Amino acid sequence: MRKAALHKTGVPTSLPKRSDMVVEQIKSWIADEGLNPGDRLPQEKELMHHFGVSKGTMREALKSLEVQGLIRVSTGPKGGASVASVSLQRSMQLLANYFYFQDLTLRQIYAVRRLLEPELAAAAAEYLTEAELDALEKSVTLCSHPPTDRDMEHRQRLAELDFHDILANACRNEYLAFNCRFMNSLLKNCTVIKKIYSGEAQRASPARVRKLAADGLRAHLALLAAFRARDPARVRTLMLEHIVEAERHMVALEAVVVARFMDERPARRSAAAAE
Amino acid sequence: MRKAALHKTGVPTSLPKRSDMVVEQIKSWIADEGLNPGDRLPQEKELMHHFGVSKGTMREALKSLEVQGLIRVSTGPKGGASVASVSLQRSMQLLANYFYFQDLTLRQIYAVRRLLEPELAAAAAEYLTEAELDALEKSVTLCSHPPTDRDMEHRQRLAELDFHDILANACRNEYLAFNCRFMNSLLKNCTVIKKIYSGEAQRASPARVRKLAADGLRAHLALLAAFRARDPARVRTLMLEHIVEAERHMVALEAVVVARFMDERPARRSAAAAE
DNA sequence: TTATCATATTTGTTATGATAAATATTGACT
DNA sequence: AGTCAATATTTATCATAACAAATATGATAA
Repeated sequence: MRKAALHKTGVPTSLPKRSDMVVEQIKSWIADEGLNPGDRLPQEKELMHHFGVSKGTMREALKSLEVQGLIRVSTGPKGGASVASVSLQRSMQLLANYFYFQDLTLRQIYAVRRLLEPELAAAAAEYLTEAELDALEKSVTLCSHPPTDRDMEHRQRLAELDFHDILANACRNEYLAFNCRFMNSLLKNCTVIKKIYSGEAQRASPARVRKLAADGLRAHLALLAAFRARDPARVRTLMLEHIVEAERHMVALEAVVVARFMDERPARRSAAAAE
Repeated sequence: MRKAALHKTGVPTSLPKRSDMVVEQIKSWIADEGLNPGDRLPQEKELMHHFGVSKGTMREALKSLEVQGLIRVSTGPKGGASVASVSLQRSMQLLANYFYFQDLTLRQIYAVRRLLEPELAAAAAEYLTEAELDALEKSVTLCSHPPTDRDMEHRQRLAELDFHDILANACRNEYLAFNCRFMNSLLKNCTVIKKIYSGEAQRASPARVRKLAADGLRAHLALLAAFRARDPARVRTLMLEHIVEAERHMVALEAVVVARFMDERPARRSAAAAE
């Protein structure tokens, strides 16, 4: 049924798979029609008929679109495929796959973080709502008590990163925000943080772990004050110092990072992190 | 066969689909066994048997992994699924899907580009090989002749972005490099560049288009000299000026950007762009 | 030796039909 | 009016069978 490919030439000239062609057609259909999230696509049976493909092929195509986050499919009456806006979680997970084989180091991530996070914070200073300021304060409060066990220690490290996620939520530049959120997510999944959870970090270098926490707390308190004062310049300075300091501690604790695929589900979040 | 979900609660508690569970199992299998790109997975039939799923479900699972870029599947003897390192192109395309619904503006992208690209260039200055310097020069040469038609004009704009891609190739920080490459790719697909191809930009604002090209050429020439001199500080300064200037011209030409999905295949590249 | 062809293997696609699970709707009952 | 249960709809999965297409390998011929 499918047209034969030219072999002989070294270049792989094989036709794309049928399901992939259907995927591309549906994608351009979504783009051309300007469909919005929530808009429904025809149901499976109609799609099969429309593209002249079998059930299996159609299901593969829908699966592809689902993995890409472009559609959701649901069962039941009024069910079927509907356009979805690609979720943040999904995008971050797919992107994390890329870096799985790249052996990123903390230094490399922080080289970018040092550049972006101060700018994000300065931008957020302008737009933070009272609710978000309160959320920041909650994160700080959670970190202000000495941890009673490893699990609490771990939750405090994650809450620290939630602090930064809140800033991203307040930032109006979605592109900048995404980049910062993604780095937070990388750090939440990095080996240093996991070692804190397993207790390995405390055993290896308890003083360093304490200092990481103490310095982080101090920096976040100072930042919170600057946010309340709506002082972008000061925020920028404080954040840069904070990041540089955090990098020093983290690098000291562990140089290699991202040794696992990112979890499908979002990492456990403290109560302070509002979406 | 599948366990019933608790309905009643508002939260969707439905079990993940069978194919998705298989996907997760294979992913952790890859991670746990430390499989490397090229390593082969069992073939379809064995996998079906191993996970106790039907052909359709197994194919959906493999499709998912294929879309994520984690495996390649091939037909024929010795065929089947093998681990793949997620390709740059694939990651960028998946990430671009996320921004499709976000209505990014050139300003937002350039706010990040202004921060990262000078750092990338400074880092590249240290590592650029002779071959890469020559490639940079080729890109500059291509842009140094006045364009004879719209197609050439368009190719020149793309070659300008190839210049930046080459810098990313030379940079040892894969994380920084990816971010810069992705922005280049966003810009290659943005409406301003496409309007140049369609001739719309020239009709609307021919002087601005000419100035964009002339300023870009001048900046790249200066940068090339600084690269040859291995002068990171000067490179950083020049690049910042270049980006700020480019942003001014681009924003003037068009405020809204990224109105289409990114192409499946890499954008047409000039000869100067070596991978 | 090199080029070409035949073959076996494995995925890709089609086809069909049946059962299970999720869910919106409807209607009965309180 | 509101709660609950039956129902209908639609996807999710399973099972099976057959043919098409791609490709590595080995055999054959120039």
